[in-house]
Amino acid sequence: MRISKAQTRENKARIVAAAAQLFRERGFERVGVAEVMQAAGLTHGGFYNHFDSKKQLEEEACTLSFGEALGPLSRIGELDSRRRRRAAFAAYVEGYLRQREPAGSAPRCPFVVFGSDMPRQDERTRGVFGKGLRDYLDKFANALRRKSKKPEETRADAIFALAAMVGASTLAYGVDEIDKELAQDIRTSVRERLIDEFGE
Amino acid sequence: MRISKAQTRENKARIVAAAAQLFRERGFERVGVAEVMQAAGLTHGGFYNHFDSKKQLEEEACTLSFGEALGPLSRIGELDSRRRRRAAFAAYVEGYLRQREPAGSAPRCPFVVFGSDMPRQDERTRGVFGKGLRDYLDKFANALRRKSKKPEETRADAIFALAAMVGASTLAYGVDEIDKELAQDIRTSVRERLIDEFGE
DNA sequence: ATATGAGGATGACGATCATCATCTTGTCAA
DNA sequence: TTGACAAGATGATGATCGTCATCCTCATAT
Repeated sequence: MRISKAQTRENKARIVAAAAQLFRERGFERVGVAEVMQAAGLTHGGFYNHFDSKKQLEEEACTLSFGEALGPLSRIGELDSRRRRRAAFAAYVEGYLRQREPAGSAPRCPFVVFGSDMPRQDERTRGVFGKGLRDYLDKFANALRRKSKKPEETRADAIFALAAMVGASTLAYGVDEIDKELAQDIRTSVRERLIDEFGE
Repeated sequence: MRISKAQTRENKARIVAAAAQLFRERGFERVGVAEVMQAAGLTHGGFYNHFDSKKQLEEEACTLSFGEALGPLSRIGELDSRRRRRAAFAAYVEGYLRQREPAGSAPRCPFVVFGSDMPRQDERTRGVFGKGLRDYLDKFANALRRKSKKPEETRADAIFALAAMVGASTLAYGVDEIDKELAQDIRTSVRERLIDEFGE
C-alpha cells in the first residue's frame, strides 16, 4: 500500500513526535521501536524506511523536544518593555516549576528528562543536546536582558537560573508521589528565589 | 565450592559496590546482572542467592550511593566555627563542580546520575531516593546554619543551593567533550554564585 | 495508461538479558 | 567427625528487541 509523499512526510513526523513523547516518559532504553511505530499508528516494519537506526530516531526526537522548548522563552524576549519581560519571566518560572497533572506524568523540559542520560549517549545525540542548550541559554539571556547589565553578567544569570530550575525539577520529580510535601517545598523554594531575583 | 560466612558477606558487598559504580556510569538499563557479577569477580549464577531480583540490587546500589554521598557534607556540619564552615562549604562546592578526570567519567553525585531516571523507577527505589534526598538536605542545612537565620530559611537556602548544583552538574556533564567551553562556563558561573552567597 | 519503485505490512533472525534448574564443593552445626 | 545445606559455577530458557528480508500496493513519472 503505497502512500502519497505528503502522507509519508506526515507519517515520519508522527513517528518522531510519538518517540519524543515516549522517550520523555520512559527513557530511550525502555521504549522499543515497535512501540513507537504503534503509537504513530503504523507497524514496526516500515521503520527503516525513515531511519537508519534507532539511534537516529533518538537524535531526531531530541531535536524536536529541544525545538519545542524554545517557544515560551522566545516570546518573553520579544517583549520590549523590561517590566513586561519581568512579569512574563515570573509566569514562565511558575509554569516550569508547577507540579504536573496527572501526578507522575513526565516533565516536559528536555534538559530534565534527557539530562542525566546524555553522558551515556553517542556523540551526535550529545551534539543535539549541546545545540539545544546553547540556543536555550541565548533565549534565556535575551529574556533577562537589561540595559544596566553587561551581556556576560546576564548570561551568567541565565546559566544560574536555568541550572536551579533544572535541578529543582529533577529533584522534585524524583520524589513526587512518595513525598509530595518535599516536592512542593523544592518547587516553591526555588520558584520564590528566582522570581525574587529575576522576575517580579 | 562453599564459602565462609564472612566471605559471603564480603561478596555481597562487592556486588553492590560494583553495581553502584556501573549503574552510575551507564544507568540501570545498560548494565546486565552478569556484568555486575563479573565486575565483582564472580559468575552470574550466584546472583539470586543474594538478591530476589535485579530491582532489589538497584535499590541497594542506590542506598549505598546516597549513603556515601553524605560524608563530605556531614564533616562540614561538624565544624563549630561559622567561618570554618563557610570555607569548608566553598571547598565542597568547588569539588562538586569540578570537571571529572578523565573527561567523560561519571559524576559521583547520585542525584545527578539517578535523578532523571527516578520518575520511571518503582516505588521502593524512589523511596530510597526520597530518603537520600531528605538526609542530604538535612546535612546541607546543618552545614549552612547560622544563628541569625531561622531554620526554615536555612533549609530553603539548602534546597536552592542543592538544586543549582544538581542542575549545573547535569547540564555540564551533558556537554562535556562536545563543548568544553560551555561546560566550564556552567560550572564556574554556578560555583561563583554559590560561594558568593553561602561560602567564602 | 502503465511501469516502476517508494512506503508499508508481515514475519523472522540473532543478540541480549533476567531468571531459574542443576550440579558441585567445602563450611559449620551436631 | 560427619552430614546437611549454603554459596557459587555452568548452562538453559523464555522474553524482549533491534534489524532485516520479503512481499504487496498504489502514487507518480513518463
